[in-house]
Amino acid sequence: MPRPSNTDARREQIVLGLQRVMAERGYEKATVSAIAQAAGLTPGLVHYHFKNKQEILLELLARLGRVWRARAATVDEGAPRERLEKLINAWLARDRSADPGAVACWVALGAEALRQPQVRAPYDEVVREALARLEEGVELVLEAEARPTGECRAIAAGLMAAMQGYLQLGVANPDSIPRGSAARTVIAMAHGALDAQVTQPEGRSR
Amino acid sequence: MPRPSNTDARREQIVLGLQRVMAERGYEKATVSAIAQAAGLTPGLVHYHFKNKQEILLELLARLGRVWRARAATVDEGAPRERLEKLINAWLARDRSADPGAVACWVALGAEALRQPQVRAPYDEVVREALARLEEGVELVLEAEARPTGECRAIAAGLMAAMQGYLQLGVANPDSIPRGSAARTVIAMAHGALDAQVTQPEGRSR
Amino acid sequence: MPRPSNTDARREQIVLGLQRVMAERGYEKATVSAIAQAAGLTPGLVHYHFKNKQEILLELLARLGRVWRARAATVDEGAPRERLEKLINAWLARDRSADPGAVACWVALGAEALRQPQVRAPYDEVVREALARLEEGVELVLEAEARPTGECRAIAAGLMAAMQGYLQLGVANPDSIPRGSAARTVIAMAHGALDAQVTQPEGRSR
Amino acid sequence: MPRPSNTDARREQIVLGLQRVMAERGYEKATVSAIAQAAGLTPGLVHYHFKNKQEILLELLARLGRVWRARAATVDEGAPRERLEKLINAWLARDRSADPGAVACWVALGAEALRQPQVRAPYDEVVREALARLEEGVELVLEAEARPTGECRAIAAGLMAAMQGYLQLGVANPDSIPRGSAARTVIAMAHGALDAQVTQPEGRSR
DNA sequence: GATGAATGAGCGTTCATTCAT
DNA sequence: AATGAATGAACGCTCATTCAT
Repeated sequence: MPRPSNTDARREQIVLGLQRVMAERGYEKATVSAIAQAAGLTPGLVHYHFKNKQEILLELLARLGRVWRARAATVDEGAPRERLEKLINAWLARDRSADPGAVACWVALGAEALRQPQVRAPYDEVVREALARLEEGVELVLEAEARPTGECRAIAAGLMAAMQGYLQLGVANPDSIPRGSAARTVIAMAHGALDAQVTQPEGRSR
Repeated sequence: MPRPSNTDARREQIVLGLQRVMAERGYEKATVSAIAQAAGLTPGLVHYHFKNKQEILLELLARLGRVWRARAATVDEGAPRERLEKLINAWLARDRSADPGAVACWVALGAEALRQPQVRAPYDEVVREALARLEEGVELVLEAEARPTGECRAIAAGLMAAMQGYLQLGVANPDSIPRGSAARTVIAMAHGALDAQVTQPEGRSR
Repeated sequence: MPRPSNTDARREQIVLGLQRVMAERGYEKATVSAIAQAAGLTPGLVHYHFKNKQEILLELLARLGRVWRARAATVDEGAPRERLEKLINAWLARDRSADPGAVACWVALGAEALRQPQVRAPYDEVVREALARLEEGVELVLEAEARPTGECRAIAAGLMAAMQGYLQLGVANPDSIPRGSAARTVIAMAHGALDAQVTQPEGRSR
Repeated sequence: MPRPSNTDARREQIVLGLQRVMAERGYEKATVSAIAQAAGLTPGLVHYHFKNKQEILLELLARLGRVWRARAATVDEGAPRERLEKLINAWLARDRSADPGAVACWVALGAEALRQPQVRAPYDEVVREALARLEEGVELVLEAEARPTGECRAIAAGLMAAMQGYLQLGVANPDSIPRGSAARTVIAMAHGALDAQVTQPEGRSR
């Protein structure tokens, strides 16, 4: 007559505990005790449900990946430029489900991915996937408008960089961003970069 | 006949030690021992020259700030759009003096600034200064071309975000950025955002 | 089915460990390692049960305070002079429960109280309480014998000083005190000081 | 052509530096740096003039011993009871040469003597000498008054204890001592204890 | 499943002491 | 005589992890 397993619920609790603590202290200072406390549990129990601290981080990363993916999945119709705009909005919209903590966490995760190879791999995976969707969106526009597509990877990377940069800037220096301008500005920059793709004999494509 | 002071040289050594270690392990894992070892010194000596670990970080931050500032200071002539391009190049050029480590460090510092108020203040100062120069550059262009300047802060923030994002992306996922495309793409996005500033009765200024 | 808590017992163990070590080395040299070893525990565990080293000291101080208080509480009957004698005996009797270590510790605590405000407060509290009881005892005698009570605070302070001094002398130079003479001598001095309180026109009350 | 030696002056400076620092921090926290700073010197120089930290302490102790001895030496005339009073005054007078720091230092030294055998020996020596003079003074009184001298060692110890206790109480709880009452009260207690020495068949000598 | 006591490695920091100059 | 850089051994403390209950 074993107790009914509640592992899934507990793991969820713990992951959210890490998210909360990590958002305000970073990963290194998110002690197992603090995570447990934020989750309303005890430290020992954390290690009953997770092999170690890193595993919690990996699950949090997977979770955030799923969130971004779900958002991006809603973007699948409309005119090419419109779709690209929606994709950008999906990353930068501060209005929706996004805990404020989730964004801070994502930024912190970026820093952590630099150091821990095991974190880096899945983090890269999310970034790569986002990049791929952006590139696809960019390519679609360029093809639809009969423009050269040679820069489409570079443009996608530029948009990704701008979005990641906005997330970080928003966490670190929120005052520096005029309210509500983030998505709008990235979209403006996107259009500008797309419009610059014209077939030129002398071939200068900025 | 005292031994001649070598404090300045030692402090420099130690700061560079932190830069090296921090670039590959992050601040938390850059133990004083590791810093000392990287500098070819003993841990005790590190604390002889610095009050504590954070003070080394602050000196490193000040150092990086000086580097960016020096680069930006070289940009002071040319046509408005050209000056803005140079400003962007000053942040993103990977070719010059920039240790590879310095960029990784700057990214890690951004994460650290989120947690330590004493780091945040000078970090913000550098970012604010860069933003101010960008805004000034953007405004100059818009005025020279008789365009509305209402979005110039938003555009500056967008460029800053893109540049910071490129630094991070470059450290974390270098393969995702087509070689040499970073500055070029930000410049393209900048021109696009600038060109979008037109006086329109129906007023859509992206 | 958690493991039953043994915190109280462990804290007791640790406090006694400090008492033992401190009695022979003083507080500064009572390292957490040494305390743990004296208690048969590991250093980590000490910090599991106490926030820091000072907290152990405070608990030890509270403990000693309780001991003195309990001793003094037994003195509550008899003729006034007799009660005062008993009070003195309560401080100076070496025969009873007093670990030899407890006295040495009390002396060391006196030195520590001078430097650490957080120790000073509760230490002073114990001293003040003892002084109050002495003063009360002295006043009772003087009133019962229709003597002037103006000097009763001074006499109480003198007795307190003598008792504290005996404790210290006993720890530092035990040979200088004829065996068993401490309480007896303080009592003799008390009687002398009390007898000196007489109403005199020319009013010199030594 | 060596530099003229200034060792004696320097040692004096350093010892006084220790006295100042020790009075307010205790011996353990009187770092060599702090001592040097208080003396207006550098840490290295301290070790040039003293083999180690303990040696400074020993010299300070010797110094204080000389001060007490000098004071006691002035007491050499008058009636027996008067001489005893003067002896007590020599220890407790707060008015004269006594730095406030010297008393605090003496108290701290008492604590240190408990732990360091090398300090204990000379400390004991001072205490023993003071005791001897007190005993001599007490004996003189008792003999002059044809009282039994059996208790003279105990009385001397009692006076010593009271005086030491007053010093400590004065440093730790100055408010508990009515202003100016210390010497007066010890003198009263002394007279009381002396008066109690009477030849009694039933032999109760308190 | 759950608790919290227990461990041990490692951290930042302090400091008496030494030594080249 | 004097300086202050340099060392190395400790110290108090933190924390991920283990484990008996």
